[in-house]
Amino acid sequence: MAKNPSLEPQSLTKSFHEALILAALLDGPLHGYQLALDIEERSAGAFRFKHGTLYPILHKLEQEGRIRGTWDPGAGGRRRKRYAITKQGRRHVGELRVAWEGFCARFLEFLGRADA
Amino acid sequence: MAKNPSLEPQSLTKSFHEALILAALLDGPLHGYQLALDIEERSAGAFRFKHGTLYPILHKLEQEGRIRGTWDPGAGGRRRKRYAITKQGRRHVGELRVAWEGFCARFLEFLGRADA
DNA sequence: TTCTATATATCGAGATTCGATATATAAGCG
DNA sequence: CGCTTATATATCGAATCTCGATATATAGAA
Repeated sequence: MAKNPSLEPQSLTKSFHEALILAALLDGPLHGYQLALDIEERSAGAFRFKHGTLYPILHKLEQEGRIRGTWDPGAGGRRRKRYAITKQGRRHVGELRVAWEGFCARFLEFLGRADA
Repeated sequence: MAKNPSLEPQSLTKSFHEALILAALLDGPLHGYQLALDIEERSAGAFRFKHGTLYPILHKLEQEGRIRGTWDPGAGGRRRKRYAITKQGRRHVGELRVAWEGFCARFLEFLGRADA
């Protein structure tokens, strides 16, 4: 019943990371390593993922049903896991965007009015 | 030489909390308890401080010279510590605002273009 | 063959948030 | 006066999270 989705302070970074991953996957499936490169490139280097951070989050998102991972039957070769966003993940990233839009607007207003 | 101040992901919440406190003090000194009420009121309840979070941050900001705390010689009564923002703190909150403006713009754009 | 890039995974140190707890005074109320 | 609530500050510990380091393994380039 959360009519006005809000960000919990304690999880700002976590929510930021999740939104980044889910948003990147909206354009189509990617595997982890590629996803990190993609996010870095699309943000012109502003947003970067350490892989020690990335993989655990990927696993958690998969557990929660927001993404679905399938191992590439890649020519008997190097194993790669392809992650696709689920319907539930799509809904979630929409909620995250609304929450972040609200947060940013309110926070910047709070910071701005002080010396305006 | 950070020409383009950026937010470290690991400290999004920390930076958020610091900015909130420093911005609130730009209007004049407050003591801790009042500060928490003030921030909650000014943000219409959107931003709230748990005092288990507030006081340690206040101490750290004081150590770093961003705020100055002086004990109220309050009529022999209940001890209250009055916090005032320093020149360094003023500079810092300015930097934080620039960093957050950049972060919000880039992040919302990243989230937005996906389904646009 | 040797080195680098691709690709995934996990551990542990360090940091951070926050609920709980403690202490103490002021104020309101019957 | 005694009781309760609000004001006011402080710290501890559990739980969580990030990230550097480390491990493993293959593909491709030099």
